[in-house]
Amino acid sequence: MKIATWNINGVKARIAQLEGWLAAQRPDVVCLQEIKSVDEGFPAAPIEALGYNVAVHGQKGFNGVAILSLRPLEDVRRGLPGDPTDEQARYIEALVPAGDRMVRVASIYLPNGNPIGTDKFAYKCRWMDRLEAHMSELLTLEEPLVLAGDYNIIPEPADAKAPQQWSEDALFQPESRAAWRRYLALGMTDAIRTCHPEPDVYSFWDYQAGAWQRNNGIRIDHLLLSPQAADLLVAADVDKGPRGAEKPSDHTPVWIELELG
DNA sequence: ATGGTTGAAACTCAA
Repeated sequence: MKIATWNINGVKARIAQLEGWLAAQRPDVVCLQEIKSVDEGFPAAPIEALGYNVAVHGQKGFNGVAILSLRPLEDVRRGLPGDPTDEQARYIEALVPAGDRMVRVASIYLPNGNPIGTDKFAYKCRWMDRLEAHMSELLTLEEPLVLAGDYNIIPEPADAKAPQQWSEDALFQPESRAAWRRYLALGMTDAIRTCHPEPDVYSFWDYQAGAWQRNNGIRIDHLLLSPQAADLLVAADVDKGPRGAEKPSDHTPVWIELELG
């Protein structure tokens, strides 16, 4: 079973690339972030025509997440628990049947948090705490669980071509990196790093200053696995193809393969 | 040296 995550940076601007990529790769489940669309504006028809079920948690103008699945989506939950006043669409979760088992999948768009020292960074910190609390809850279920998305966290210096460039950035602050370590301490596995200990594994390249051409990337799109999911992990990788295409998102898909019917 | 780009929406913000 192949599960992918892709910050698509506007689903309406990227629908042709998304269709082509779905048709070529046929992932069982796809977690999208930054769809920048309300639910009614999401281009579900061409995606459903490829055999995918669609669950959307959208918002006008920015943010927005979705899950696409070749299998049914059950028990869909929209919004990260822990703050009923939070209006930003950054979390959607669903149960997906996999043979005689189930896997729970979430599409996560963790706040960017820039610039540091503002309420945006404070919001990021609160959101990271809420995610940890929800992760703790989900882990008590002791089921295969995949929390996939744009975490807006550079976990280690090795996850950036030029880490010094990010020293004042919210993505590489001690608070962000500490939250990441807490997620791992709860028992979650970083799927990409587990399969790829080598340097220069990135998922995002800025549009500006020729970042893609210089491979000046960062690794911020992650799939965190519960122990029950990690036991099923057979492969994980970054698909750099879409980032090199015409009119790309600034992120490229990352994916895992689980040994699941 | 403080540039450079993109999407959504609207006379600018978020990334």
